[in-house]
Amino acid sequence: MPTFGLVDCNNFYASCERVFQPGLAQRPLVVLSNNDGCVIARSQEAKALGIPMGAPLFKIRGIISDHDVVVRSSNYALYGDLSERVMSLLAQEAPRVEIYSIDECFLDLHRLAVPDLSAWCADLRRKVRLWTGIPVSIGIGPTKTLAKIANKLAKGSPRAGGVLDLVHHPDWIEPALRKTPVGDVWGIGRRWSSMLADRGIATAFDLSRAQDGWVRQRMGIVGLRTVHELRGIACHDLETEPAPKQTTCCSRSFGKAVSQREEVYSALLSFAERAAEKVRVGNQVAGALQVFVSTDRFDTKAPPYSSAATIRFLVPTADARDIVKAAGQAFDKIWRPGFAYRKAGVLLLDLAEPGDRRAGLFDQRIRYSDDLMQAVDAINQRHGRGAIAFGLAPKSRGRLWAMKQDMLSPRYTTRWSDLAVARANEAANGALD
DNA sequence: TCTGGGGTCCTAGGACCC
DNA sequence: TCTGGGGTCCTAGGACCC
Repeated sequence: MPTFGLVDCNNFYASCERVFQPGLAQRPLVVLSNNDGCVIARSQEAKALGIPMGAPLFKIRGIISDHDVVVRSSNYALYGDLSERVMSLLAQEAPRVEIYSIDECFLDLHRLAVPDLSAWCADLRRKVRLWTGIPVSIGIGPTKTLAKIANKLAKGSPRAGGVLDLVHHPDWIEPALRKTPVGDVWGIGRRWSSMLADRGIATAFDLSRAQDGWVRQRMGIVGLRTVHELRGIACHDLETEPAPKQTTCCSRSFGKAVSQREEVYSALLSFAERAAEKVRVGNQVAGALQVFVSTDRFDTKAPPYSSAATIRFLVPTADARDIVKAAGQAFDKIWRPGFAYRKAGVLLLDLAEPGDRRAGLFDQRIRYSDDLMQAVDAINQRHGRGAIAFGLAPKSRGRLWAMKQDMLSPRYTTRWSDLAVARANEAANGALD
C-alpha cells in the first residue's frame, strides 16, 4: 500500500514571527498580506478570538485593540528562509520528499522500514521543532488527499499529539471522512463546496460515495480524481522533481491609487525587471510578455477600467533590456488617462529552457543570461534588489506606488544588519522552547 | 481611509485545415 | 443552395491550490 506523509507547518507565518521573538508565544498574532491589507495567517490564539482568514485589517480593528493582538506585515524573506531549513531537514530524514508549498511537504513513507511509523513521525516532529523552532503536524494516508485529511485531524486533536496515521489504522478512515466537511477536502474549493451542499453532500464521506458518472460530469476529471483518492485509490504520485514553470508573474496592488502615467509606467518597468530576474534564476527564457493594469475593484464610485496587452518575442529572452522594452510598448497600448489605478503587473509566458523544443529554431540566438545580466544579478544580490535598474525615469524614485508595510519584523536570517542578538538571560529563557 | 500575490490544470469555443 | 467529419491550435475563463 502506498504510504504518503504530509508535514504541514502549524500557522506557518505566525510561527515564523515567533521564532526570533519568543515573547510572542501564547499571544494572539496575525500576519497581513502585502499593503497590510488583510489577514493571511493567524496564531492559534488569534483563531480562537474568531478572526477569520482573509479578514481586511480595518474590519478587525476592534478585536485587535480589545485583545492586544500582535500585528505583523508579511516578511517573505524570513518565511522563505525558515521554510528552506524545515524542508532540508525533512529531505535528510525521509527517503523521498515533494516540497508542495512554502509550508507543506509530502513524504514517501512507503519503503521506510521502521517498526512504528507514528513513533518515527513523532520523533521527526520533535526534531523539526528543536532545530528550526517551527511546530509541524504530520498526517499519514494511502493517498495524498487522505494524508491531507489525516494532517488536519492531527492538528485539531490534542490526543493525536500532532501525528495521525490512517494507513496502519484503516478503520479510522471512515470516521475521519465523516468528520471532515466537504469544503475542507483538498481540491474542493468554495464553488464546488456550495454546489455539493445543494445536493446534500456535506462531508468527505458523502463525497466518497458519490457516483462516478455524476462527478465526472459536474466536476470533470479533476473532481473524479479527488473522489477516488478519498476511496483510497492513489491518483497523485509524489512529484520529487519540480516541474519547470510555464509562467511567472510580478504584480502589486499599489499602496494608494495612482493616476500619473509616469508612476504606473515606472512601477511596471520595475515589475518587468523583477519578472525577468525570476526567469533567469530558473535558467529559462520567456516567449511572450503580458502587461495588465486595473483600477480599484472595490471602489464603486470611481470609473472602473482594466486592460491587458500581450507581446510576443521574436526570439525567446530573459534579458532585462528586451523585457523592459516590451513592457513599455505593451503599457503604451493599454494606458488610458483619467483613471485611478490600483494594481498592475507583468506576466512572462511560454517559459522554456533554452535549447528545448519549444524554444524552437532560434536556439543559437537565445538571450537569457549573458555577461551583463549575470553582473546585474550579482550586484542586486549583493546590494539589494533594485540597486541596478533599467530605464527608470529619475522621478520614479519616489515610488508613489510603493507597498505599505508598516509592521515589518526584521529579516533575521537573510540580512546581516537584522541578525538576532542573543543575550545570556534570553538564552536561559530558551528561544526554542 | 483600509480588501495579497503567484501559480496550475481543465474545458469550451472559435479559427483554420483537409 | 445545401451538406460532413475530423483534426489542430489558440485563447479566455473557470475551477482549484498555497
